Amino acid sequence: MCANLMQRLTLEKIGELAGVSRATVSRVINHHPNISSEVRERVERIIAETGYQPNQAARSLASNQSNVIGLVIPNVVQAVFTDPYYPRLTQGISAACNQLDYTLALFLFHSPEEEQFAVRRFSNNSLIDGLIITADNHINPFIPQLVKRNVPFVYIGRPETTESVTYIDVDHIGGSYIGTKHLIDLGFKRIAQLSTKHNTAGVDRDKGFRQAMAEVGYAVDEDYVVYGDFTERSGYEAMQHLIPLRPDAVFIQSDTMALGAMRALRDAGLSVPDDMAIVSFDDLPPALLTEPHLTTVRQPVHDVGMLAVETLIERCANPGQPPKHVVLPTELVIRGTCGAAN
Amino acid sequence: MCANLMQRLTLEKIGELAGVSRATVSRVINHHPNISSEVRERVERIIAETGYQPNQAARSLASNQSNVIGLVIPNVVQAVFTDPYYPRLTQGISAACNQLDYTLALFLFHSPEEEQFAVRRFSNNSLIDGLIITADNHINPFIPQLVKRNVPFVYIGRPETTESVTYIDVDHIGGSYIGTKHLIDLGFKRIAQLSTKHNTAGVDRDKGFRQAMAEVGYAVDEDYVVYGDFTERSGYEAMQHLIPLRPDAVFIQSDTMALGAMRALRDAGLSVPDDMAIVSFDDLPPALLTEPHLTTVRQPVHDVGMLAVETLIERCANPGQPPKHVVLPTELVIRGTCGAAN
DNA sequence: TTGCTAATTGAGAGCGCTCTCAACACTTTT
DNA sequence: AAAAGTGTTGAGAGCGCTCTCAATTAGCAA
Repeated sequence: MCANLMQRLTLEKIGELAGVSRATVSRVINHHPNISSEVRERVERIIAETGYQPNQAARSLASNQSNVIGLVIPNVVQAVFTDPYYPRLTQGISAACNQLDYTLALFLFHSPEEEQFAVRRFSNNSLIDGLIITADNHINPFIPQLVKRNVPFVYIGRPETTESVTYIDVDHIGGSYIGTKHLIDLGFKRIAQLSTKHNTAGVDRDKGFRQAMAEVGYAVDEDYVVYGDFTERSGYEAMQHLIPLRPDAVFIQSDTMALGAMRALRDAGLSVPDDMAIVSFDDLPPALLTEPHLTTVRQPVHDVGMLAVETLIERCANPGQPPKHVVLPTELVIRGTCGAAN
Repeated sequence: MCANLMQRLTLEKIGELAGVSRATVSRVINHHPNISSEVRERVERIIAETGYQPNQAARSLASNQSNVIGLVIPNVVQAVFTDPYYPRLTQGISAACNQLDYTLALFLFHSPEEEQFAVRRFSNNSLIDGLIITADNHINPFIPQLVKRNVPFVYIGRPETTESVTYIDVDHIGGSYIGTKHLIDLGFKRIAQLSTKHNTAGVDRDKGFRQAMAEVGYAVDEDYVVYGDFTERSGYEAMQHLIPLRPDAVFIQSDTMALGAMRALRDAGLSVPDDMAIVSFDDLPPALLTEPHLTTVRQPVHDVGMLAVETLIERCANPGQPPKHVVLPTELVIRGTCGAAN
């Protein structure tokens, strides 16, 4: 029997074939209790034989839930290409969706107009049960609008106003604290930082760096703090500014920027860690692309994604709940660039 | 009026407010002809004032079309992280979806079981109108199953069996031909290749290289052909094998591998293009990360994504159509690594 | 005026599912 | 043996939309 000639299967038809009512088939599919095992098996057999798949649209309409969640990534143009962070995050989110039998809708926005247009579609629409938002920087009007329109969402990172927003973040402050502390403990004195001002993660990492420095009474010379924007190129350029000052170590806020920084050092004929030690942040694949490999603060990007999905689904099920804030710990991964191996 | 207290808006209610029937409101929303402009304006005003959004689930159920398309990326684990190709492609696809008012569902699979499980959900499901498939390598059982289950799809790349499959591909053969030809024209004699066997793109690029070489009567010494797997690391290692043979130029099948290859050359104290000229393939962001920048064959990844969406939507509208095959042209981008600038 | 066509609108029947409610068949309790 | 409880099933009313079909009105020629 050819698929295209085959008439569409419905609950009704499956019921007919199994000699039960539509309602009973529905119960079997949704794993309701109180079905005689005899009937359950019969129905399940028919379903398996026919390859029946319930119609999602009808399900959504009747139950007012779609089992689809959206992932929103604004300002892609910059971010997605320069850093392996987003692919990694997306993978974690996707894995959790597959596991929990949810479908992932991806929304990449390239302009404020697209954002504006999309936000309307998210409400009262029944396409999307909820959203995972990754807004890499500062205030965007998205969040308040979602709150107003009552769209359940989980924010990845630390939002401007933490009240009333559920978010999953990584302990950036603690992470850069242990990264910097590691350099201090190794005896380095003139410790620079390759920082960024582009998002709250950057701001927090800066804070952790200063905390560690302050704790041991090292003054932070602002000339020793240079800024990039998470790209390889910006790391390269920032390091070029740093080289003449001859710090003996530098804490770099991302692996990708560390890649660029090491390129600059190599071009200047300097060796890592002998001429300058490096600790960076992320532990994404690029960390293994340098020689020696990067000593870096691992952030659990994959776990953040998984957790975001789980949290979102939970919130969709219990809309009344107070906002939840999760901050995941980081971990120092010691490799070659800090000189600790010597 | 608070959003959560606000009663759900329906066509019926909008009709009531505008003093027309549900059917008329539906007509206005779907831009049917034969609506008096007076009624149209009145209805549109009410819709704008109330912020009404049609319920997608009900729409899908009634019209049997969801305006959602799926993007399938198997074997993510490897591919997504090592190459900026997928993010770029995804961006193109997303842009087209936004423009055409479609929603993009992302399916990343990590295991054959997940694939198998998902393929069932795609059929007779009404969640997905059609699929864009990126299968980076060889035969997978996915395609025949989709054909059998009558799910409209567009394949990105060149599938094993081109019959009955609509695909969008890039002219890999022609691209590597012009890339190689460029090296030949510049007078290089001992031209090596950093190739891959991982997918049809690799096989095709290999073919183009050999075509160009054969055309001018250069024999291809198989020692001069080394293989990688599209990763930076594999480019590094492959180049290490090549260096002792001292070719004067090398055609490299991807920018990412070229990145690794240039790292190997630098570590060996060799300079590009003086000691070895390089032409690569892709023209993705990494092409500008090397010094000098990569001379490379640009493939229109973004356009492939856009075109895939348009083609898919067209096929969904006309299911009877014969399969369509599109092969997009490439373009040589001359920068520093080929030595042509000197 | 009458008759005809064309434009505009409404009524109503689904789309395939979920979920409540009632019915029925058994047990168990009194 | 009657009453009450428990487990299992079916009937039927929606969910909010689309789309066909018929009704109404308007426009125009005869």
